[in-house]
Order: sequence, then C-alpha cells, then structure tokens
Amino acid sequence: MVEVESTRRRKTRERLMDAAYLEFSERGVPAASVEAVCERAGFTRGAFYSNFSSKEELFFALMERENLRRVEALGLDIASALPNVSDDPSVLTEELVGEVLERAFGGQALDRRWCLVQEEFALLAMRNTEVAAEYNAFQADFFDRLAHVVRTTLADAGLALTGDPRDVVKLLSGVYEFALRESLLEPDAAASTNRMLSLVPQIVLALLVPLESEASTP
Amino acid sequence: MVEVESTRRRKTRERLMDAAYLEFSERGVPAASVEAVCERAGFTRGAFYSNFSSKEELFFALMERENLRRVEALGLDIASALPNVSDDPSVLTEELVGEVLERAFGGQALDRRWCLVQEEFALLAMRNTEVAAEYNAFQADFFDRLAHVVRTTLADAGLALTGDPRDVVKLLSGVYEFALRESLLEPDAAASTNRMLSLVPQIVLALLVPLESEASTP
DNA sequence: TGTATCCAATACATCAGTGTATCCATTTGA
DNA sequence: TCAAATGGATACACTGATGTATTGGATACA
Repeated sequence: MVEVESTRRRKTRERLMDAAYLEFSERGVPAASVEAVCERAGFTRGAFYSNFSSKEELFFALMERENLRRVEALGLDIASALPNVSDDPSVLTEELVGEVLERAFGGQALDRRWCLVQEEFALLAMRNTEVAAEYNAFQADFFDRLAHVVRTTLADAGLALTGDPRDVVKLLSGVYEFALRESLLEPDAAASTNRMLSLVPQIVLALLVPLESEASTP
Repeated sequence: MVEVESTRRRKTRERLMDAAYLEFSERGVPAASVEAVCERAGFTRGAFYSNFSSKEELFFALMERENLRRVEALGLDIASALPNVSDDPSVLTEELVGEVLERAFGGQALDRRWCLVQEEFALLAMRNTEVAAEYNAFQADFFDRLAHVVRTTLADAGLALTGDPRDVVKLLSGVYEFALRESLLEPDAAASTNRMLSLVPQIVLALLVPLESEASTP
C-alpha cells in the first residue's frame, strides 16, 4: 500500500481545482455546479466524486492551495521592493511606501478572479464559524508575515510605527481591499481610486515615529 | 383602472421583502430558494410570482428599500452627533471624530444581517455591470451626503481636509467596512478591531488643515 | 345583496443538479 | 506478460426548485 497519491490522481485534482477557480470566480461558489466544474476540466462527475466528496471540499482545497501560493509569494515580492532602505534612510518617502504597499497588496490582490473568490470565502466564513476559523488562520498568517517585514524594515531605517504593526497592516489592507473592490465595481473610476490610495502613504508616514531603542514592542 | 396598488398587495410585497431579508442574510441570495422566502413570509409561491417576476427582482426591490431607509437615516444620525462644534471648535477632539464616525458607519453598518446582504449585493455587482451601476449609484449618493456633512461641519470649525472630502470619506468607509467584517469573522477579537479603529481618529486629524477662505473646493 | 375584480393558493409539468452503483480502461508491479 | 488495483466514465434513481395555468375565496363597489 503506497501512501503517496499517484501523479495521475494529483493531476486530476489540480485540473479540477483549476477549473473550479474559473467557475467559482465567474459564477460564485453557490451557483457553480459540480457538473460545470467537471466539464470545464474535461472530466465527468465520476472523476470528481472519486477525488472530492463535495463541492465544499473542493472549494476548501482550492483556497488552501491558492492561499499557500500567495503567502509564499509575499516574502519575495516585498523583499524585492526594499533593497536599500538601510543604506540610505532618506529614501523612505511617500513614493517608496506606496511602492511597498503596491507590492504587498496590489500585485496579488489585483487579480480580478482572486478577489472574487476571496469574497466568496469571506462571505462563507461570515456565516459559518468553522469556515471562519480557517479563513482567520490564513489572514493572521498573512498579516503576521507582512507586519514582520514592515517592522524590521522600518527598524533598519531607525523608525517604528506608533501602534502595533499588525494593526497598521490590517488597517492598510482594509483600505486596499476597499480600493480593489471599487476598481472592480467601476473600472472607469480608476482616477478616484488612485486619488484615494494616494492618501495612504501620507497616512503611513503620519504613523511613523523615531525608533526608541528601549522595548518598543514586547 | 386604478394606478396605485392596493394596500393588501403592498403589504404582501413588504412581508415578502422582510422574509427575503432574513433568508438572504442567513443563506445568501444564490442559496436562498423562492420557496423558503415564501414559507417564511407565510405565503406560497403563487403569491410570490404574482408580485415579483424572479428572485433577482425581489432582491433588487429589497436593496432599494433598505438603501433608501439607510440613506434617509444618515442625515439625522450624524446631525444628532454634532450639535456644538461651531460653538466651540476646541471640542473637535479624537473622541468626537470617533463618535461621528461611529454614527456614520457604526450604527447602521454594524447590523450583521445588513452587512451580509450588502456583501451579496457587492459581489453580484462585481460580476455584473448593470448591477454595478445600481450599486454604485447608491454608494455615490451615500458618500456624497456623508462628505457634505463632514465638509460643512469642519468648515464651521474653521478646518478643511487636505484631500477631497469624498475621497477621505470613502477611505474611512473602507476601513470601517473592513473592521466590521473582521468583527463578523472573529467576534472574540473585538479588542484587536477596536485597536485598529482607534487609529482612525488620529488619521483623520492628520488630514486636517486650517481652512483657507480662498476657493477651497471649487 | 349581488357581482366583478383582484389576489393568493393549488396543482402540475419540467428541469437541473446530485450522488451512487456499476462498468470499462489503463496503469502498476510481480 | 498477466493479474490486481486504480481511476474515471456511464447510467440511473432521486431530490428540490422553478414557473405557469387554473381555481377559489375575499374584497370593493353598485
């Protein structure tokens, strides 16, 4: 008895998840039928029920896969935007802050499909405690990583945030999410969205204080 | 031939919308069946199709009703929180800002059901251009009213915002929406949510500048 | 009181989706 | 190369929801 699942099986699951991603983002999870997902993946329902026990299980498997992908991409993304703050703290301008935020939230989140699927996930979580637990775990992980990057980077520049970096990061994430939704809702109003987002670096700088070397965050 | 619909008919529609509000918020629009809505309202589907042509039409009628209610409540709500700024500008503290924001966003938005139904509306809008138009109209109306109240109130106190009040208001709305979602997702973490929200008044004050009497907003 | 109108209930036809039991093909490994 | 096991297709039975056509009862009005 072999513990690892065969590559064939794994590929089938991947293809089903790929199709589900499209289907869920286009129609929404409740409206998407197992049938449609299978058809899109080039399988029949037989294959599906051989791999997943229900649409919900597929959805959770999908979210886990996608969330992992994005959390992993996060570190690299941000790091690549922050090469030189410690060399020269004066580069910590509104522009740089904007760029970092763009990396953190913009890059991955601006994917239309991903945004839609995540909304579905959130909505499900808001109605179901167990789903919420899973959702929160991902969110917490994501924010922790982001906050850590922010804090250490600022520390390099001799700066700190007035509040807990995680709270700040969460707040900014809220703003970006809102902006993203707006851009999906009225793509024409990109100007307005950008104006709103342009306020953010200003805000971030307002929340900065010189780093006191005594215990800043226990 | 009488143009006005009978009161009986109107009451039926109201009851169906009331039931739909509950059903949609609990199960979500796509998952809620016409049957369930009718049963909850104490009718059969016959009554439903005599009044609405589809579940979607019911949903839009419901959203129109609820949106109207809330936009109307907005003016009163905020006005009641701002009796005395012009008398004594020094009361414009972080506390007051917090209270105003609470009135504007907290009061109505913190209704769990309303939040869920609005998420559904937004999601629908993100997938459908026509729905988006309706959604945006409401949002714009809401923000315009809110921004107007904010601007005039600040002007009374001899202050203005650095950016367009509507952008600021939108930004804040994003933060509050995010906070609300968080509170729905992990009700235990109210502390964290409150900490995040407590940053907001600070931010608002950072965006304030003394009012220059020359054309501030054309 | 009678009757015309309106509105919701009932009954029916239909359909889309689900999940399972069975069958066939392909891969695996001895 | 041949059996055993695996994975996916097919067929079927079933459920739940939809929308409509018709009916019956209440209400308004004369």
